[in-house]
Amino acid sequence: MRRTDKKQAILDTALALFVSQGFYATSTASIAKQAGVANGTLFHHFASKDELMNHLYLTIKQELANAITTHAAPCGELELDAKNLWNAAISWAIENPLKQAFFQQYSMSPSIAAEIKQQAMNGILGFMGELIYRGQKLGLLASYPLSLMLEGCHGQYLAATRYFIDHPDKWRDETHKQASFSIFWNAMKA
Amino acid sequence: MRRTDKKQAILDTALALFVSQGFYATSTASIAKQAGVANGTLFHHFASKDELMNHLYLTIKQELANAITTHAAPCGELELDAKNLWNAAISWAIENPLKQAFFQQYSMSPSIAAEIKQQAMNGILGFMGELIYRGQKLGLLASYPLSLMLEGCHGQYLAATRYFIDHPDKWRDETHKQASFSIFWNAMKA
Amino acid sequence: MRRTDKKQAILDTALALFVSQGFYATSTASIAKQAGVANGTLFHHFASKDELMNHLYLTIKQELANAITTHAAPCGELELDAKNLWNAAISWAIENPLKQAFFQQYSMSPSIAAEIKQQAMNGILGFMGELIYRGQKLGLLASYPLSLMLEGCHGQYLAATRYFIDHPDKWRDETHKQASFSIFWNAMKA
Amino acid sequence: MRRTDKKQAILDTALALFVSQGFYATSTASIAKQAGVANGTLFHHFASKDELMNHLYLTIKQELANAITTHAAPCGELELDAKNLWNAAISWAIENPLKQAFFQQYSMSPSIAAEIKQQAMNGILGFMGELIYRGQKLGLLASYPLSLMLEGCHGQYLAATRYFIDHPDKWRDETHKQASFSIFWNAMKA
DNA sequence: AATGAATGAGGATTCATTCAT
DNA sequence: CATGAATGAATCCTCATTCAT
Repeated sequence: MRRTDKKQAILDTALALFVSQGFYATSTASIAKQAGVANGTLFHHFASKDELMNHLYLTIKQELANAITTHAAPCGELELDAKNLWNAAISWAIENPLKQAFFQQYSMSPSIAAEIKQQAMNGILGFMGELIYRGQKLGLLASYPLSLMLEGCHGQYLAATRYFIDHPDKWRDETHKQASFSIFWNAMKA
Repeated sequence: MRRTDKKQAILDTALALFVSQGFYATSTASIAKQAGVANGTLFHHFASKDELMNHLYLTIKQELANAITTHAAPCGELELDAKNLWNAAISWAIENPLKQAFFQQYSMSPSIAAEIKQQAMNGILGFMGELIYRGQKLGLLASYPLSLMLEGCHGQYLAATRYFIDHPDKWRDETHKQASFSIFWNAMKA
Repeated sequence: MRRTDKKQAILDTALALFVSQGFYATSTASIAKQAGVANGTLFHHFASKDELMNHLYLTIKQELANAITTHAAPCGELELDAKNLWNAAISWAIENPLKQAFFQQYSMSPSIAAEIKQQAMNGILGFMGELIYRGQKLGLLASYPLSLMLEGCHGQYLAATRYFIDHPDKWRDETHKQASFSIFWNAMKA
Repeated sequence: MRRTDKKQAILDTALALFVSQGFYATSTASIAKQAGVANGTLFHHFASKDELMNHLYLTIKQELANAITTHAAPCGELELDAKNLWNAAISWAIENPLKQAFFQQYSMSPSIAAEIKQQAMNGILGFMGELIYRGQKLGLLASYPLSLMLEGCHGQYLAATRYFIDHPDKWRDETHKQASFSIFWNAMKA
């Protein structure tokens, strides 16, 4: 087993257990045991259980950001850009149900410090803010306060993924796919 | 101090602490202490910490439901009904920021058993489900799957209250008030 | 077993174990076990291992102070007062070898916070300082700085008790008793 | 960096940390880190944390012995010999406050095995024992038991250095210097 | 109903030490 | 010589819950 493998094993196991049992119901000992490493090894790589959680959160948010920027290169046409972005984000969630469930549970939970969430928000949803700003400049999107709209987007995203995770087959149905985007888009349209 | 006063003190304190520190970070001992009662008294009124939490959750959800039915009697005109419902719900949230924050945190958290959440959900979203169903029948609302739309509504509601709690003065501004409803309504419009 | 008995059992056991094994080598679990109480009971009475230690230190220092003030009422004649004080202090140490050993080990150790030591020093050795001050005023004691002389007294006391604990029979021998006082007194004499 | 440099860095750092934080509160990891060496390097040079401590103790005691024999060659006149010895010992302590503090803390502590302390004690107090023996033979010193007097000397030494470390300027003041010796000497005088 | 001392299982974290590189 | 990842036993402390008063 290579060295980075142990760290990764800890992260993978922690993700699975945090999602299935919750942060507080998951002991660091159980993570270590299921990851096949010694108890102390977890603390060799992460200073505390909280730091492990934060690392997980930031890493996964970054993964989502990468998935989006990779699969949804902006073409300039606003609504198309938004749709590609939306589809990429939801696709990622469906392909990574564990990570999606992780966000679902911890996006609003106090298990992750507010500053960590803020940090992720700014870094990741940066392009979303930009897209909205552009849309408002062009008069295509409603001129509501930016942070209200961002909160709305985030909420819509969580709601939509919750739905599609519960009904995975619907995502392959073009009608439903389109429906979810329409709800998202109409909410913001001018 | 009347006998129900102690029970109420426990509930009030628990609400405040659960919101500010989280469920797991709040010990029953700290609730008792801050409520000014003995350690064991808490367990006279509630069989367990979980039961206290559930009681809190159901009680508060009921309060919200009451606030809505009181202030938003349906008149038949769909959009007006929806707007009244929306305003009543958000007003309640702003007048009860602690309880609103409580929902924000615990609506998706594993600290409350799924069945309890389901139970509460049905009571509140009953209104909404009915309204959507009616709107679809009339061709005023988009014919997306009901549960997708309900998820969307819930997400919008949480997002909007999050925003107005952070910017309480905006709720007194008719423009922003209208904006939040438009986002909500346009998302569903046919 | 009465309630205060458990707290006392913990204190007694802690004293014995701290002396025989040292502070760090003594686990809170072993104290609880040997005291016949549950693990958590220790922390019900003392917030932490450190607080237990401090409580022990201050309590015992107070006991010594009580023993001295009880058995050595000042008569006004300086050297006689000093001798009575010295004898009372050493007698106490010999009658309480465990507590004496405790001071021997922890008077200079970092296991007890400096402020706690200071607090004890001021409260307990107060009358010693007064006696020295009086002696200097009368021209009977050397006019060295007070804190130098107090340090000296403390050192002499620890040294003498160390000797008499190792040779308990010598304390009953009037010659040695007198000798120890002479060393102590001559050191300070004008 | 020469090879002995790392060993020395470890010793220097250990001394500083043991004094400022205590033996048990200082982890081997923190020593290594602050010394700028790897975790395992410490254990290349010292088989265990205890061995490192013993090494430190014996080395420093030897240094003190060397300082005394170098600066205080006996001339035959008893009081002068004693004064030279006293001055040399205190001077060394003042010039090496860290090492002095180290003795202060660990001379009585269980962190160092009794046999190690005994071993060191003999080396240093050998001078003193001889001097006292000689003084008693000549009738210049009181005929108290030797070990009582040695304990007294040790106590005086620790007390005096404690004082002068806290008030370093006083050591340059001839009056105080003389005072400290007088306390020491009068205690033993016939 | 109210109390608060007592419980003991459980959990996060530390740390001296080892060993393969 | 030097490294630093890995270990796992040991430890302090927390906390929901019970029960005699």
